[in-house]
Amino acid sequence: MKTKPAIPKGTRDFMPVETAKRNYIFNTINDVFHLFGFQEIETPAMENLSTLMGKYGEEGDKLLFKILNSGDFTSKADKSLWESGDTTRLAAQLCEKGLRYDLTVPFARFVVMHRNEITFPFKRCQIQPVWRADRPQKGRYREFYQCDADIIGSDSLMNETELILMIDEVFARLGIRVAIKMNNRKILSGIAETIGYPDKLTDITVAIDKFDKIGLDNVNAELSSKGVDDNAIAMLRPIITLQGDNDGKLATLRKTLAASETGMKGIEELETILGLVGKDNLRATLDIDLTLARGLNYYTGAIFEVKAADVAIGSITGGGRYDNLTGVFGMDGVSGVGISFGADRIYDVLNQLDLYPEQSLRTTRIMFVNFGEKEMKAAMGYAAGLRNAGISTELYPECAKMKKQMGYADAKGIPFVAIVGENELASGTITLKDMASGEQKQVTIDELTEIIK
RNA sequence: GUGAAUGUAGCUCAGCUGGUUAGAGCGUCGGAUUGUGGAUCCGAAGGUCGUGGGUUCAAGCCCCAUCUUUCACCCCA
Repeated sequence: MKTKPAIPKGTRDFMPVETAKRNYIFNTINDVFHLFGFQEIETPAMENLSTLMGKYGEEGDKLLFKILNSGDFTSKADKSLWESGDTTRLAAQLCEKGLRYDLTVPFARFVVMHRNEITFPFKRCQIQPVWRADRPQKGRYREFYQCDADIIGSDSLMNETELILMIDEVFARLGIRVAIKMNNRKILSGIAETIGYPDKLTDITVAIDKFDKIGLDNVNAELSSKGVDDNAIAMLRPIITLQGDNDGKLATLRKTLAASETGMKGIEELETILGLVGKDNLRATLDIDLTLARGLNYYTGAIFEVKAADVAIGSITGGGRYDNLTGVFGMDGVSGVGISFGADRIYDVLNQLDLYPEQSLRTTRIMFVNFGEKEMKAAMGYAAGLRNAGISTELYPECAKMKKQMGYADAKGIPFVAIVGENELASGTITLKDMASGEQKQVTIDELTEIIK
């Protein structure tokens, strides 16, 4: 039976050119990670559901891909659950594994499991795919890559600072103009405290996070529907609409949140980080944005988000400090801070701006035309030498018409073609054709190597 | 998860109020006196009109279901 070829919703194939472009992004990010002293690790695509569940909030649990147990999985399940339609509990009995939703939670699990083999502070980076059962949209896929860097086991705000410098370096190398936004969960807590709703922190942050998108009136409406009274909403207003430079914002906040110890701590942290980063050390802009909340509820301190200045596509990088993520795995008192580059969105941005350097897309440098067995032998000898010199070389595998062989080189974007036929064999030379200009000349193998390398 | 739009050759799309063998451009493959690509000309292949039902003498076009993609919400990279 023939099946129509298809891939699951929200997943993609990548052609050679696309893969080359993506690798350019991964390599750039990875290079910068290493430059700042991060070491790469890998973790499995699947984790135990017990590791994943409950770490991303209720929404997150729904978006987890679950893996059906193998073997006779029905015998262990409680049949009455089928009838009751309690899918959550039924799923728990049918599945014990799930695909990872991000790289941070598996990393926390990794740290706890390997705590005796790790020297702290531990700086790790990780570039791997993650999966979310979200409904796909533009810039939103069910399988996508995250490029994470985290520092765990250090409270120092130097770490936040280094991450900001690293974000700046990555986007400078990629040539993308970005705006880095920073906030602090402690400030958000302080705000909730100050207006008298410390228990409604999540509702408040979710609402003010939308300020950019839906405007003040709608934010207020949402707050109101969540049970926040008008007086509190009025108090919130000057905070979320706060304008001006970072110093000004901090000064205002200091006055507003004076009564909240947590809030003051958050302000202090932001101030320290800004001071360490310095005024003119970034190519990106770095602004305090009090409406930045970020959904992931494990963040406890500084939070960051990066937006491209020239393309509208949601955030392309995000991160923050999480004080006790390893606590749920039985290891308390370890603080971490990390960022995650969204490679797939960066890819979309780079495509729109067409910012790939020519050499990142380079493939085969030179191709030898095939004229038959005798000529190929000679070409193989030349090719071996070129490859030794690190030049990517290929031989056309069949003695096809020259037109076809040239067409192949052209389609593949190979810049040089070497012709070794009867005449060249006799004289011990090679005819080298520059595909861009169309010029060709007789050269020796040494001259050829010199020209194309 | 909620609401909406979309689906015709590999790609981008035509296809009138339902009416004979469903078209174009690009791409692919082959050719234009056998050692030369990207231009031009000639020719060919390629579609169970997303899938499954239904209405009709007749369906690419109408109805229902389902899947895909896209958009908004939710949430997020």
